[in-house]
Amino acid sequence: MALSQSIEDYLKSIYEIESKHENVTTSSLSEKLNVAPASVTSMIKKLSEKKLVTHKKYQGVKLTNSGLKVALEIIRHHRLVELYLKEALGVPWDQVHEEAEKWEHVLSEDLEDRIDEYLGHPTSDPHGSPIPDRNGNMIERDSRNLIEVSPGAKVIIAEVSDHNPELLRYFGKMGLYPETEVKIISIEPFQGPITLVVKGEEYSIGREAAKYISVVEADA
Amino acid sequence: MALSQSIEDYLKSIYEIESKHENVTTSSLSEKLNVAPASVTSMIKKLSEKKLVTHKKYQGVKLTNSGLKVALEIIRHHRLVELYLKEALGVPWDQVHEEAEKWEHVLSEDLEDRIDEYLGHPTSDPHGSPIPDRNGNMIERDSRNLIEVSPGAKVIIAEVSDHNPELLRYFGKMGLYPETEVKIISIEPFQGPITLVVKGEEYSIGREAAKYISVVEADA
DNA sequence: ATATATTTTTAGCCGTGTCTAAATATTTTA
DNA sequence: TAAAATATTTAGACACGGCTAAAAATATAT
Ligand SMILES: [Mn+2]
Ligand SMILES: [Mn+2]
Ligand SMILES: [Mn+2]
Ligand SMILES: [Mn+2]
Repeated sequence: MALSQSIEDYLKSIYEIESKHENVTTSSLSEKLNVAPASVTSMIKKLSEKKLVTHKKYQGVKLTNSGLKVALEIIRHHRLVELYLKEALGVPWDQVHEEAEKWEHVLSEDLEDRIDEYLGHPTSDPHGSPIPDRNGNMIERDSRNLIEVSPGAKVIIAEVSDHNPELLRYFGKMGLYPETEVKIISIEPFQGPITLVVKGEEYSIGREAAKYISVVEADA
Repeated sequence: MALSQSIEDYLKSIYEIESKHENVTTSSLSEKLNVAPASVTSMIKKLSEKKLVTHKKYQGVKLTNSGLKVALEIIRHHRLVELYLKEALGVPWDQVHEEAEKWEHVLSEDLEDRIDEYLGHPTSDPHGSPIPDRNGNMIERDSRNLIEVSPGAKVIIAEVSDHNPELLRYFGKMGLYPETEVKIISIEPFQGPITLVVKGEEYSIGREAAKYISVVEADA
């Protein structure tokens, strides 16, 4: 009763949309997965029959417990693989996501355990995303978007979006990695740039880029 | 123009049958791939259209240069991954094949290079099979089957079949690994057992098992 | 050489996951 | 609150890679 790669990808996407506290609509999935809305509808029907999601027509879907379990399993694979590729084989952080997209579906439980062991049971991936443990538990942090921080504050980068390699290389050049402390100097109005200091260097970055960084309070 | 996993598997199987100097028939592929003969015929048609094999009706298939290139590419992936899993993650040699069957299809060229580098450009996998280099070249050894060796001779294990985990564990218990020297004591007639000495220990193994071991001459 | 057995191909079907176009439901706007 | 815009579902098609059953070609045996 193994699930197809397609089903796994849908469940993962549903989880990711849910965790942004957004309603999981046909169109949001259509956009995220790059498939036509009609295709999403037919897949939703299948997921619903398999009791992986609940669905009220025209109302969007929600993961069931069983669907959530699968989603977290795949996300665990994805994030473990990302970190493993970086640590063990030196794959740059802007490339690990693409590799993990493929590997996450073919990782055996045994290999998952070996990788987890090798990495010392890590709790976050190269982009700062939490890695669920085998039971699906992960560390929740109280993070907010970089653009919501008050000028003058010191914060620590919690997580950056892993989907755009070019953006990641841009962040990398400035040292904007998870766990790095940054001081916000100013946030210009009218969608203006954010000026910040990273490791003694000052940078100005646009709102578009900053949106993809989330932060937590700096250690006391 | 990426090829499907199915196509890759067919090409790999065709290569493997060809390299046993056997005609690649519909039924041999059917058996190897565990699909109905009719399915093989329809896939052969597709491979033929894509110029990956040549086919004369009722006569079997042969890889074209382009088909051979793909087959060797996948076999390189498979064998590199097998060795990598053993070396880097300690996966036992009876389990690496199954993992590699899945990973071989999702390995990027970049990762292939990194793994190759990590392993120091290896030339054979954990079962003794040669690993093609990036150009498809590999070291050919003049090996023969263990059951063809004359009693009294010392030989070195070249290669063991990687398809049966149980068999591999059985071999492993006796230390029958590639590059190991064995001395053949006797080969009983009427499909009788082969008695041999491995690292000072004497064992008797059946013909069925011995068939899956190939050997080369011991170093002078 | 002919009958029989085996192998291969053809024909037709099915499940999966996608698509486009059209119908229908919901949401927004006026 | 009715019309317009948008979102979702339905209908019907298609490529892929399987399947079974039947037909045709090849190989084997008498
Ligand atoms: Mn797992
Ligand atoms: Mn990631
Ligand atoms: Mn193998
Ligand atoms: Mn390759």
